[in-house]
Amino acid sequence: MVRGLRKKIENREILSFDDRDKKVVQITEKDVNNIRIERVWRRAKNIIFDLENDTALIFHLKMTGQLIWEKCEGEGDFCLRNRRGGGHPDSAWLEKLPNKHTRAIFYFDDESVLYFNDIRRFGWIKVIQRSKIKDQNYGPLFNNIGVEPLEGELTPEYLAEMAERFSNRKIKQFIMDQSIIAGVGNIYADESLYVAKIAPMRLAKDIKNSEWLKLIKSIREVLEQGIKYGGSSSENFVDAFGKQGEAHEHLLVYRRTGKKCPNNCGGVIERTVIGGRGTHWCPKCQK
DNA sequence: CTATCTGTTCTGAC
DNA sequence: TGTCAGAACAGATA
Repeated sequence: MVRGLRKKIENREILSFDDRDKKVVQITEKDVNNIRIERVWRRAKNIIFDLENDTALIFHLKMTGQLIWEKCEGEGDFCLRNRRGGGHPDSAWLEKLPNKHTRAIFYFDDESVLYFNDIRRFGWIKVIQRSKIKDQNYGPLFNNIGVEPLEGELTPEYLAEMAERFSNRKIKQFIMDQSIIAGVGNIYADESLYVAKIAPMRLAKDIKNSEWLKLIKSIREVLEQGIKYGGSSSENFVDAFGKQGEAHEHLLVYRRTGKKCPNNCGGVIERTVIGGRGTHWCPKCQK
């Protein structure tokens, strides 16, 4: 999402802004009007727009948030072809915006528009002082966020050490803890444990060094896959005018309860609950 | 109709 | 300090 948005809105000036939900939208017009976006980036699941002054906008999409950018260019007001963005994959991508779940709208100086939609209203937009997030751990706002999985900081040694500290944790809860690894959510936790052939209810402290190595590789693999099919495919998703064909088509175990294990091990995908979250796995090949 | 689920994370009680 | 249930909220599905 960030990679796609960056190309479209970096260096654009925000001309005006609509607030459609005071709970979700915790910024005002004067935080954004007539201010240029300098940089679009991400830390864990926070999306950050650095503005040209000393502030930044922080977005969190939680479960059902979406950021959809569009530019109509003379196509009238029903212009689905030129959309970018990401988040919750529902029919809003194929429909006219704004809709009833649109919580904020940004209007840019090139006549493009950015919609922040969120069905459940868990998501939010805040403004902060940039100087507070510049330093080491990106400041107090992000001070409890762990290592980025796609960077070198994620090592078997680091994970083994953390696993000692949280000795009661199951491996699935462990890799989903944002203060340990940043950005692995419920889907990619199930997927990466499946690829690494590790049962989700195992205790983190019992994971062996060779398994940590495999798990790190698997986490990176499923995230890259998600970026490939989910991140950039919101464009395809819209262009195709069909509802299918996104990252979820490539999932191996998530929400595939009762289906044959794609490994052809003869096992059947089971669902259980770990840490309050639905967990999908193959009891035959995940040990 | 009821019950259960959800691409998340914070809080307060123990 | 670590763990756990519950909460915030709206809708889809069985």
